[in-house]
Amino acid sequence: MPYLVPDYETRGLCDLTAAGADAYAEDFSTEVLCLDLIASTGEHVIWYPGDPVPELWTRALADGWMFIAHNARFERAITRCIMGQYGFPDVPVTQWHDTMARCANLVLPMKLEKVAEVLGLNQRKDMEGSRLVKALRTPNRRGNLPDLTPTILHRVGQYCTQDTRTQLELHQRIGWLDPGERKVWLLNQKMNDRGVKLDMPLVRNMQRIVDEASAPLEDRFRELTGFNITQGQKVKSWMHEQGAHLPDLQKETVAKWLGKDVDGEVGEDDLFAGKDDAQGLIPEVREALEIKQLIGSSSIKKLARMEQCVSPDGRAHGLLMYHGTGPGRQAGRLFQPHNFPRGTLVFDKSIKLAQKQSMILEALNTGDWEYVEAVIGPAVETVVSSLRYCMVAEQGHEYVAGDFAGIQARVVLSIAGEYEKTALMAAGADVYIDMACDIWPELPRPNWAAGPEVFGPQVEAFKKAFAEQRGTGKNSVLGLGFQMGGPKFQWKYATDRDLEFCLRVVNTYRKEWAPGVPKVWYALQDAAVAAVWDGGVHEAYGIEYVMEDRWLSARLPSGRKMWYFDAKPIRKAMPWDPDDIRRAFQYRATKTGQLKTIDAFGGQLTENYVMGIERDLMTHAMFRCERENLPVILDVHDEILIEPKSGPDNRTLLQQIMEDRPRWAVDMRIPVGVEVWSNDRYRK
DNA sequence: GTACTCTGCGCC
DNA sequence: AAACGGCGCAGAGTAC
Repeated sequence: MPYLVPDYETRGLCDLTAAGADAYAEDFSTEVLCLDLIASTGEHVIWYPGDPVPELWTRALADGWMFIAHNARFERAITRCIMGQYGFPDVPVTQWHDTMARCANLVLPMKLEKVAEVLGLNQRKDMEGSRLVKALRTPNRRGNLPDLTPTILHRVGQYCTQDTRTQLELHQRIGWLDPGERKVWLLNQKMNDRGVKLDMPLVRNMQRIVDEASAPLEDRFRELTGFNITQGQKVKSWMHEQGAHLPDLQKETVAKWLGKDVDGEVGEDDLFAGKDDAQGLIPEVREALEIKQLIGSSSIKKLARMEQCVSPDGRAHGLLMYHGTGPGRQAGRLFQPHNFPRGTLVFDKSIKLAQKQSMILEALNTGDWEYVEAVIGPAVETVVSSLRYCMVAEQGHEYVAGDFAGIQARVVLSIAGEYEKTALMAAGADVYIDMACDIWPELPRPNWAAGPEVFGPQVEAFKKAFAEQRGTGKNSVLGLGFQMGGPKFQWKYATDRDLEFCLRVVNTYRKEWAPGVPKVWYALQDAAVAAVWDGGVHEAYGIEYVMEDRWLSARLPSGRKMWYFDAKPIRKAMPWDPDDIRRAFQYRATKTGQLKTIDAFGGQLTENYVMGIERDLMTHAMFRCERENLPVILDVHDEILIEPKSGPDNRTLLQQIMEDRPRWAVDMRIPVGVEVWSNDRYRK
């Protein structure tokens, strides 16, 4: 079957990157400059506004050709919102294919010019034309866009044609998504099409509260330090001059120097090493730090972003990127629904969750920051803690969410065959306490074998008496599964402990608590290195590595593949002995927009494997939700959010769906536990 | 101005 | 015997 590559050039007053393709295409000012069509048959048409609908478009549509674009969401949005007025029939999502999605799937750079360069394509993006189109989008001093003369339009058309040629060659080089991944991409499009309803009056009231409450504090901060609160480096230097030698201005550091813990509670004893430092703070530094703590959160920027990207239908679309990470998780875009702060507001325990929510919302909806401070708490903190409430279910619908409890630890332990530990987790035992008891044998280990009636109270007592030790156990279980060593553990979780202690914790995890896990690291590393070196198929612990073209592929138990681009054999000295040279491999992946060479190692391969499995469990459950008529609108790595019609059975149904494992997960003996809640708004 | 890098922040 | 988790966005700083 032939296919068609369409590409639009457009311009408008709306900021495309800020608003996203959907809101941009819906904006009144957005106009199409031209449309270039290249077909796999060799046919080529360039269309300008006013021309009749090209016969190629209608024929391709009618004959069921695929429409292929790089970031098809943009072409889909423009076609739907603007081209109708020129008589173009819309193209159903099932007839679109996205080369950018295939790039994401293969972990290639996603910018067209980058990927063309990396793959050594003959066709390249026309960078001069790109700059011209950018200039055409920039208003002059009077706020008008440049005139479109026939000469300029012709040049735009040339640029556009070069883009379609490049996209065509790119597609010919990288091919289609596998059928399974195509289904995932279609689900991604469906979720982005649905979008998320935003409570815009609330967003605006929150914005007003933030603006009015922060302005005096920002002024005061400038008065104290001479700098804006956002000028981290300069503020840090100023503090050093004042004798306060903070290593950085991170939230936790600031809290420690103020002698408080991160939740704002004053520390009771010497748990916090920074407490002594706090004694020496001069009042100006102390006040500046307190202001930083009050209004330093950047999450409130989500409010402005919501305002920019909300569509006329009251919903934000295009929040999720298909396969945004190596192992295939979706990535959050625009206002980033994946990192909403969890609330920090502490209420009296007698106040129920729903009551707390309505009290907060009522206060925020006054838009009056002083009122919020009078009845709830610090205004900006209240807003930050309530950002999730901006996402709200449609009238007559509700939000139901389910998350896989402790899934990462369960998966890594299942892979390693540590079934005693997974059985503990499945039985509801607190494995963080279990780990703590391995680190400190003198602690009272709850009697797991005796059942929840017995160990339940023991767990509660333990949490009260040994909260810090349980915290260390938790960090160990969650952090040490992927080869983190003593120094890193100390730096990340235990700066107030000595290295010897941290090495002991690491050793306890590797030798006593989960001795099967290190074996997985070494086996995966050996298998992957062998695959890169000899080109054969090498399997370990249910994952199968083999070179395909320039990629090392890793076949997961679900049958899906993860890809490592440009995998190359290298020889490497071991960190403990420069003379011990061994076979290893490296690959390339994009980090913050740059292609970086990465040395593979067992812990990381294991982590990728675990995340890959989690992702497959998630998509399995999301497909089931769709089949059961539970519309999925968001997923956050181990959490699924649906927006069904309100009803008494939604929670049970979602829980059943998520707990119903695919065959391969049953075979791997991965225990799955799901916690669900429902509410009219998003929350944690 | 524009592109890029770095740090910080928040989540999983 | 054995190390580096992932992501996007905002803002500042730097180089051109």
